[in-house]
Amino acid sequence: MRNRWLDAIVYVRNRQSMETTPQRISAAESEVMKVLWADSPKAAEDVLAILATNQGWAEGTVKTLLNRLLKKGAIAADKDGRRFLYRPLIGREDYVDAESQGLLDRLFDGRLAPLVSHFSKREKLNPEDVAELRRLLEKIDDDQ
Amino acid sequence: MRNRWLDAIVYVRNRQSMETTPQRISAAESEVMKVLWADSPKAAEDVLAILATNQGWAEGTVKTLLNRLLKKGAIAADKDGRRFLYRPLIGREDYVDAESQGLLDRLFDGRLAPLVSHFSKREKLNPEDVAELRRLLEKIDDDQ
DNA sequence: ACATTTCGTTTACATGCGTAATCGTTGGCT
DNA sequence: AGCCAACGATTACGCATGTAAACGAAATGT
Repeated sequence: MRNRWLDAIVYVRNRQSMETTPQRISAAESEVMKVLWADSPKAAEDVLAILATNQGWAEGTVKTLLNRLLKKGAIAADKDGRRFLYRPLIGREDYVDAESQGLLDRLFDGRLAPLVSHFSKREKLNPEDVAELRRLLEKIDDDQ
Repeated sequence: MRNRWLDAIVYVRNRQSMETTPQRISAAESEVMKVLWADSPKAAEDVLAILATNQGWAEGTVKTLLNRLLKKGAIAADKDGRRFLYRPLIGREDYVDAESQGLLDRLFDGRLAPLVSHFSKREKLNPEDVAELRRLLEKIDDDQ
Protein backbone atom coordinates (compact mmCIF):
# COMPACT_ATOMS: atom_id res chain seq x y z
CA MET A 1 0.00 0.00 0.00
CA ARG A 2 1.62 3.23 -1.09
CA ASN A 3 0.93 5.49 1.78
CA ARG A 4 3.91 7.76 1.70
CA TRP A 5 1.57 10.61 0.95
CA LEU A 6 -1.28 9.82 3.25
CA ASP A 7 -0.30 12.97 5.02
CA ALA A 8 0.08 15.01 1.88
CA ILE A 9 -2.04 18.00 2.55
CA VAL A 10 -2.05 20.40 -0.28
CA TYR A 11 -0.62 19.16 -3.47
CA VAL A 12 -0.38 20.08 -7.06
CA ARG A 13 0.43 18.33 -10.25
CA ASN A 14 3.68 18.87 -11.95
CA ARG A 15 2.64 19.98 -15.36
CA GLN A 16 5.75 19.21 -17.37
CA SER A 17 5.55 15.52 -16.67
CA MET A 18 2.11 14.07 -16.78
CA GLU A 19 3.06 12.12 -13.74
CA THR A 20 1.08 12.91 -10.64
CA THR A 21 3.59 14.16 -8.17
CA PRO A 22 1.95 15.37 -5.01
CA GLN A 23 4.08 17.88 -3.19
CA ARG A 24 3.37 19.14 0.26
CA ILE A 25 3.81 22.71 1.19
CA SER A 26 6.29 22.61 4.00
CA ALA A 27 6.05 24.60 7.22
CA ALA A 28 8.59 27.17 6.11
CA GLU A 29 6.97 27.44 2.71
CA SER A 30 3.60 28.03 4.30
CA GLU A 31 4.99 31.12 6.00
CA VAL A 32 5.68 32.50 2.57
CA MET A 33 2.20 31.55 1.44
CA LYS A 34 0.77 33.36 4.43
CA VAL A 35 2.48 36.54 3.39
CA LEU A 36 1.14 36.24 -0.14
CA TRP A 37 -2.31 35.35 1.04
CA ALA A 38 -2.35 38.41 3.21
CA ASP A 39 -1.65 40.63 0.24
CA SER A 40 -0.53 39.89 -3.25
CA PRO A 41 0.97 40.23 -5.73
CA LYS A 42 4.18 41.13 -4.03
CA ALA A 43 7.79 41.43 -5.16
CA ALA A 44 10.35 39.15 -3.60
CA GLU A 45 11.75 42.16 -1.84
CA ASP A 46 8.49 42.82 -0.05
CA VAL A 47 8.07 39.23 0.93
CA LEU A 48 11.58 39.30 2.26
CA ALA A 49 10.97 42.48 4.22
CA ILE A 50 8.15 40.82 6.08
CA LEU A 51 9.79 37.47 6.67
CA ALA A 52 13.13 38.97 7.63
CA THR A 53 11.33 40.75 10.40
CA ASN A 54 8.85 38.23 11.58
CA GLN A 55 10.82 35.04 10.98
CA GLY A 56 14.38 36.31 10.97
CA TRP A 57 15.10 34.82 7.58
CA ALA A 58 17.92 35.84 5.28
CA GLU A 59 17.37 36.86 1.70
CA GLY A 60 18.64 33.59 0.29
CA THR A 61 16.21 31.64 2.38
CA VAL A 62 13.20 33.53 1.15
CA LYS A 63 14.34 33.25 -2.44
CA THR A 64 14.79 29.53 -2.13
CA LEU A 65 11.34 29.17 -0.68
CA LEU A 66 9.76 31.26 -3.42
CA ASN A 67 11.47 29.11 -6.00
CA ARG A 68 10.41 25.88 -4.39
CA LEU A 69 6.84 27.10 -4.27
CA LEU A 70 7.07 28.01 -7.94
CA LYS A 71 8.31 24.54 -8.80
CA LYS A 72 5.52 23.06 -6.78
CA GLY A 73 3.04 25.20 -8.67
CA ALA A 74 1.73 26.76 -5.49
CA ILE A 75 2.45 30.30 -6.61
CA ALA A 76 2.95 32.13 -9.90
CA ALA A 77 5.40 34.85 -10.83
CA ASP A 78 4.40 37.57 -13.26
CA LYS A 79 7.08 39.71 -14.78
CA ASP A 80 6.85 43.33 -13.81
CA GLY A 81 9.67 45.16 -15.49
CA ARG A 82 12.91 43.80 -14.19
CA ARG A 83 11.42 41.88 -11.32
CA PHE A 84 8.64 39.42 -10.68
CA LEU A 85 5.50 39.76 -8.73
CA TYR A 86 4.41 36.66 -6.91
CA ARG A 87 0.89 35.57 -6.19
CA PRO A 88 -0.62 32.43 -4.73
CA LEU A 89 -2.17 29.87 -7.02
CA ILE A 90 -3.70 27.78 -4.31
CA GLY A 91 -6.25 29.37 -2.05
CA ARG A 92 -5.74 29.84 1.61
CA GLU A 93 -9.13 28.35 2.28
CA ASP A 94 -8.22 25.19 0.45
CA TYR A 95 -4.97 24.93 2.29
CA VAL A 96 -6.52 25.50 5.70
CA ASP A 97 -9.21 23.08 4.83
CA ALA A 98 -6.82 20.34 3.84
CA GLU A 99 -4.60 20.86 6.86
CA SER A 100 -7.52 20.82 9.23
CA GLN A 101 -9.14 17.84 7.68
CA GLY A 102 -5.81 16.07 7.77
CA LEU A 103 -5.47 16.62 11.47
CA LEU A 104 -9.01 15.51 12.14
CA ASP A 105 -8.47 12.41 10.06
CA ARG A 106 -5.25 11.50 11.77
CA LEU A 107 -6.34 12.17 15.31
CA PHE A 108 -10.07 12.39 15.59
CA ASP A 109 -11.54 9.94 13.21
CA GLY A 110 -12.19 12.76 10.78
CA ARG A 111 -14.82 14.41 12.95
CA LEU A 112 -14.92 17.76 14.61
CA ALA A 113 -16.86 16.95 17.75
CA PRO A 114 -14.17 14.72 19.22
CA LEU A 115 -11.70 17.54 18.82
CA VAL A 116 -13.93 19.94 20.66
CA SER A 117 -14.49 17.30 23.27
CA HIS A 118 -10.77 16.84 23.64
CA PHE A 119 -10.29 20.53 24.20
CA SER A 120 -13.04 20.60 26.70
CA LYS A 121 -11.59 17.69 28.63
CA ARG A 122 -8.24 19.40 28.69
CA GLU A 123 -9.89 22.51 30.02
CA LYS A 124 -8.78 24.50 27.09
CA LEU A 125 -12.14 26.08 26.60
CA ASN A 126 -12.81 29.25 28.48
CA PRO A 127 -16.35 30.58 28.80
CA GLU A 128 -15.83 32.96 25.93
CA ASP A 129 -14.89 30.15 23.62
CA VAL A 130 -17.96 28.26 24.67
CA ALA A 131 -20.13 31.29 24.12
CA GLU A 132 -18.63 31.82 20.72
CA LEU A 133 -19.23 28.24 19.75
CA ARG A 134 -22.78 28.52 20.92
CA ARG A 135 -23.36 31.60 18.80
CA LEU A 136 -21.88 29.80 15.84
CA LEU A 137 -24.19 26.86 16.23
CA GLU A 138 -27.18 29.12 16.47
CA LYS A 139 -26.21 30.88 13.32
CA ILE A 140 -25.77 27.59 11.57
CA ASP A 141 -29.23 26.54 12.63
CA ASP A 142 -30.73 29.81 11.50
CA ASP A 143 -29.16 29.44 8.13
CA GLN A 144 -31.02 26.34 7.27
CA MET B 1 14.68 34.45 16.47
CA ARG B 2 15.27 30.73 16.57
CA ASN B 3 12.04 29.37 15.35
CA ARG B 4 13.12 26.19 13.73
CA TRP B 5 11.07 24.35 16.29
CA LEU B 6 8.02 26.52 16.48
CA ASP B 7 6.28 23.55 15.02
CA ALA B 8 7.85 21.07 17.35
CA ILE B 9 4.94 19.26 18.77
CA VAL B 10 6.00 16.70 21.22
CA TYR B 11 9.53 16.85 22.35
CA VAL B 12 11.82 15.37 24.90
CA ARG B 13 15.15 16.19 26.35
CA ASN B 14 18.16 14.19 25.44
CA ARG B 15 19.48 13.11 28.76
CA GLN B 16 23.11 12.38 27.97
CA SER B 17 23.79 15.93 26.96
CA MET B 18 22.16 18.53 29.08
CA GLU B 19 21.40 20.35 25.91
CA THR B 20 17.75 20.80 25.14
CA THR B 21 17.20 19.01 21.88
CA PRO B 22 13.57 19.03 20.92
CA GLN B 23 12.68 16.22 18.56
CA ARG B 24 9.39 15.86 16.79
CA ILE B 25 7.65 12.60 16.46
CA SER B 26 7.34 12.07 12.73
CA ALA B 27 4.26 10.85 10.93
CA ALA B 28 5.60 7.33 10.53
CA GLU B 29 6.75 7.25 14.11
CA SER B 30 3.35 8.32 15.29
CA GLU B 31 1.89 5.23 13.70
CA VAL B 32 4.10 3.19 15.98
CA MET B 33 3.04 5.28 18.93
CA LYS B 34 -0.58 4.66 18.04
CA VAL B 35 -0.01 0.95 18.25
CA LEU B 36 1.65 1.25 21.62
CA TRP B 37 -0.97 3.62 22.91
CA ALA B 38 -3.63 1.18 21.92
CA ASP B 39 -2.04 -1.54 24.02
CA SER B 40 1.31 -1.83 25.71
CA PRO B 41 3.81 -3.07 26.54
CA LYS B 42 4.34 -4.95 23.33
CA ALA B 43 7.25 -6.83 21.82
CA ALA B 44 8.69 -5.60 18.54
CA GLU B 45 7.21 -8.64 16.90
CA ASP B 46 3.69 -7.66 17.92
CA VAL B 47 4.15 -4.10 16.82
CA LEU B 48 5.41 -5.40 13.53
CA ALA B 49 2.49 -7.75 13.10
CA ILE B 50 0.08 -4.84 13.33
CA LEU B 51 2.00 -2.40 11.21
CA ALA B 52 2.88 -4.95 8.56
CA THR B 53 -0.82 -5.43 8.07
CA ASN B 54 -2.21 -1.98 8.41
CA GLN B 55 0.69 0.03 6.95
CA GLY B 56 2.43 -2.57 4.84
CA TRP B 57 5.76 -2.01 6.55
CA ALA B 58 8.68 -4.40 6.54
CA GLU B 59 10.36 -5.63 9.68
CA GLY B 60 13.37 -3.37 9.25
CA THR B 61 11.18 -0.32 9.00
CA VAL B 62 9.39 -0.99 12.22
CA LYS B 63 12.63 -1.70 14.05
CA THR B 64 14.15 1.51 12.81
CA LEU B 65 11.14 3.45 13.98
CA LEU B 66 11.21 1.81 17.39
CA ASN B 67 14.85 2.70 17.71
CA ARG B 68 14.32 6.25 16.67
CA LEU B 69 11.54 6.62 19.18
CA LEU B 70 13.81 5.20 21.84
CA LYS B 71 16.51 7.70 20.99
CA LYS B 72 13.97 10.45 21.12
CA GLY B 73 12.86 9.24 24.51
CA ALA B 74 9.29 8.83 23.37
CA ILE B 75 9.15 5.18 24.36
CA ALA B 76 10.96 2.87 26.75
CA ALA B 77 12.13 -0.70 26.28
CA ASP B 78 12.11 -3.08 29.22
CA LYS B 79 14.03 -6.29 28.90
CA ASP B 80 11.85 -9.37 29.02
CA GLY B 81 14.11 -12.38 28.70
CA ARG B 82 15.81 -12.20 25.37
CA ARG B 83 13.60 -9.53 23.94
CA PHE B 84 12.32 -6.11 24.84
CA LEU B 85 8.88 -4.90 25.61
CA TYR B 86 8.14 -1.41 24.42
CA ARG B 87 5.86 1.09 26.07
CA PRO B 88 5.12 4.76 25.44
CA LEU B 89 6.67 7.37 27.65
CA ILE B 90 4.67 10.24 26.33
CA GLY B 91 0.92 10.16 26.66
CA ARG B 92 -1.41 10.06 23.75
CA GLU B 93 -3.45 12.85 25.22
CA ASP B 94 -0.43 15.09 25.41
CA TYR B 95 0.50 14.29 21.87
CA VAL B 96 -2.96 14.90 20.53
CA ASP B 97 -3.15 18.04 22.53
CA ALA B 98 0.10 19.43 21.20
CA GLU B 99 -0.73 18.52 17.62
CA SER B 100 -4.14 20.10 17.85
CA GLN B 101 -2.96 23.21 19.56
CA GLY B 102 -0.19 23.50 17.00
CA LEU B 103 -2.68 23.46 14.17
CA LEU B 104 -4.92 25.99 15.85
CA ASP B 105 -1.98 28.26 16.51
CA ARG B 106 -0.74 28.05 12.98
CA LEU B 107 -4.04 28.46 11.24
CA PHE B 108 -6.67 29.81 13.56
CA ASP B 109 -5.03 32.22 15.88
CA GLY B 110 -4.96 29.54 18.53
CA ARG B 111 -8.70 29.44 18.94
CA LEU B 112 -11.21 26.72 18.35
CA ALA B 113 -14.20 28.73 17.24
CA PRO B 114 -12.60 29.93 14.01
CA LEU B 115 -11.90 26.33 13.11
CA VAL B 116 -15.50 25.36 13.64
CA SER B 117 -16.55 28.40 11.70
CA HIS B 118 -14.27 27.40 8.88
CA PHE B 119 -15.80 23.95 8.73
CA SER B 120 -19.24 25.40 8.75
CA LYS B 121 -18.44 27.79 5.91
CA ARG B 122 -17.05 24.92 3.92
CA GLU B 123 -20.21 22.99 4.55
CA LYS B 124 -18.35 20.27 6.25
CA LEU B 125 -20.77 20.09 9.11
CA ASN B 126 -23.70 17.82 8.67
CA PRO B 127 -26.68 18.05 11.01
CA GLU B 128 -25.38 15.22 13.13
CA ASP B 129 -22.13 17.02 13.73
CA VAL B 130 -24.02 20.11 14.71
CA ALA B 131 -26.22 18.14 17.06
CA GLU B 132 -23.22 16.51 18.61
CA LEU B 133 -21.53 19.82 19.14
CA ARG B 134 -24.67 21.18 20.69
CA ARG B 135 -24.81 18.28 23.12
CA LEU B 136 -21.21 18.82 24.01
CA LEU B 137 -21.76 22.47 24.77
CA GLU B 138 -24.69 21.65 26.96
CA LYS B 139 -22.66 19.19 28.89
CA ILE B 140 -19.90 21.68 29.33
CA ASP B 141 -22.38 24.20 30.67
CA ASP B 142 -23.86 21.68 33.04
CA ASP B 143 -20.48 20.84 34.36
CA GLN B 144 -19.82 24.27 35.68
C1' DA C 1 31.37 52.38 -21.56
C1' DC C 2 32.19 50.72 -17.12
C1' DA C 3 31.36 49.75 -12.41
C1' DT C 4 27.93 48.72 -9.39
C1' DT C 5 23.72 47.32 -7.72
C1' DT C 6 19.84 44.31 -8.03
C1' DC C 7 17.43 40.38 -9.05
C1' DG C 8 16.69 35.77 -10.17
C1' DT C 9 19.09 31.08 -10.63
C1' DT C 10 22.17 27.52 -9.14
C1' DT C 11 24.65 25.20 -5.88
C1' DA C 12 25.52 23.78 -1.01
C1' DC C 13 25.13 21.31 3.00
C1' DA C 14 23.57 19.25 7.40
C1' DT C 15 19.68 16.95 9.31
C1' DG C 16 15.34 14.40 9.27
C1' DC C 17 12.50 10.95 7.30
C1' DG C 18 10.80 6.83 4.85
C1' DT C 19 12.15 2.61 3.90
C1' DA C 20 14.93 -1.08 4.39
C1' DA C 21 18.98 -4.64 4.32
C1' DT C 22 22.75 -6.42 6.72
C1' DC C 23 25.53 -7.46 10.87
C1' DG C 24 26.40 -9.35 15.20
C1' DT C 25 25.21 -11.61 19.35
C1' DT C 26 23.05 -14.81 22.16
C1' DG C 27 20.06 -18.42 23.45
C1' DG C 28 18.24 -22.88 21.91
C1' DC C 29 18.42 -27.23 19.33
C1' DT C 30 20.82 -31.47 17.85
C1' DA D 1 30.25 -28.32 20.77
C1' DG D 2 28.58 -26.26 16.81
C1' DC D 3 24.88 -24.44 13.95
C1' DC D 4 20.68 -21.98 13.47
C1' DA D 5 17.19 -18.84 14.48
C1' DA D 6 15.70 -14.76 16.60
C1' DC D 7 16.45 -10.19 17.90
C1' DG D 8 18.42 -5.85 18.55
C1' DA D 9 22.00 -2.64 16.48
C1' DT D 10 24.28 -0.63 12.64
C1' DT D 11 24.54 0.95 8.15
C1' DA D 12 22.38 2.60 3.77
C1' DC D 13 20.40 5.66 0.65
C1' DG D 14 17.52 8.95 -1.82
C1' DC D 15 14.47 12.79 -1.20
C1' DA D 16 12.67 16.81 1.54
C1' DT D 17 13.63 20.66 4.32
C1' DG D 18 15.76 24.55 6.61
C1' DT D 19 19.00 27.61 5.85
C1' DA D 20 21.85 29.97 3.08
C1' DA D 21 25.93 31.63 -0.08
C1' DA D 22 27.71 32.16 -4.73
C1' DC D 23 26.93 33.12 -9.51
C1' DG D 24 25.32 35.50 -13.50
C1' DA D 25 22.77 38.66 -16.17
C1' DA D 26 20.48 42.85 -16.64
C1' DA D 27 19.58 47.57 -15.33
C1' DT D 28 21.44 51.85 -13.43
C1' DG D 29 24.39 55.37 -12.11
C1' DT D 30 28.58 58.10 -13.27
